[in-house]
Amino acid sequence: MYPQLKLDKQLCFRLYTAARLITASYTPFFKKFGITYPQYLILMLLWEKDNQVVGDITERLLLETNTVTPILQRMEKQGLIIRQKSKADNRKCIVSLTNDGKRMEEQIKEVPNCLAHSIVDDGMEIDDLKALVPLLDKLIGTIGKQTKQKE
Amino acid sequence: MYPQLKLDKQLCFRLYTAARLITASYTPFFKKFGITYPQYLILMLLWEKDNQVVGDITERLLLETNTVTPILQRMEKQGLIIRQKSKADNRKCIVSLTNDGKRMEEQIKEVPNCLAHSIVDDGMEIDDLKALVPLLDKLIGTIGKQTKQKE
DNA sequence: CTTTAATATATCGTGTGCGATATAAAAATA
DNA sequence: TATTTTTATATCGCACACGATATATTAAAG
Repeated sequence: MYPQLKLDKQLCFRLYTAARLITASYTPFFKKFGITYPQYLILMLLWEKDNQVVGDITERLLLETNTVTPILQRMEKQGLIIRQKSKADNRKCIVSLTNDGKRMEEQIKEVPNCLAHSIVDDGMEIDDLKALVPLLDKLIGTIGKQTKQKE
Repeated sequence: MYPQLKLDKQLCFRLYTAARLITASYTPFFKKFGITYPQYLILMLLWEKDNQVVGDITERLLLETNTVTPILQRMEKQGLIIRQKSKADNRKCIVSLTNDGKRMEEQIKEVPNCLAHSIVDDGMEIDDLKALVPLLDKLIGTIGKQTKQKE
């Protein structure tokens, strides 16, 4: 009836599906490390810069503590990170890599390139992948701006 | 260390974030109807064509029954749909809209346009939104192909 | 200095996603 | 027809997302 209610018209459904499928394509690579995609995101942040507080992580990932804290707890239980209260400000919680967490970087570093290649091999053109980046950044920036306005 | 492990380099993180943020921007509109985004997707399919079997829905949404069945059970409990076994093939489960489910179409039809306008108003250009569609379709098609190969 | 407000993180409940497995019915095969 | 295989859906367990709320600590105001 209403064309705007057709699934095939919806940008949102495409984003939802693309995100699910590409995350799923990471999963087999992570399986032998016993980590998940969101855990991988946090590890990447810590490989970039160790000893970050929870707030730094939630800010970069655009997630709330009610999502990140439980993930950090699982990662701590697995021995990938440790969490300790900041002495300067006892409210803050500093997240640090363990040696196990540090070692994983070396083993995982080829995964993103490997996946990109397999997508290109299966027919997606590199230029199209590259074209997505600024468009998604613009979209994320715009919606992020809306979210902040409402606060 | 490894540039491919920087968060800012990753297409996947952008898709993950964009999907989350845009879905979140739908949520306030759905709140007064008591539905969620995935439930909205299923309603759209049924508004397009009523009385579909579970398999039709999983195929269109690229989801498995282990995700869709619980959603359908919740929707049935809320009185939006009913589920009944097919007499022709007793394995199949036919999903049909209730009158409440049908009535919701009229009330929700403006939501997608409304959201698109608000994103454009906040600085995202229509051409950029339109440009995303074929790129995402290509990506989804490519990754979907990979997924099928492994079966 | 005490009270109040703001900040940082954690907890709880609900609804997905998804791997693994189970169940039941229909189709294919022996 | 009896047996095996395939198909369609459901169940179970775990890990997110996220709204709502709680707790503890620091900063600001009176």
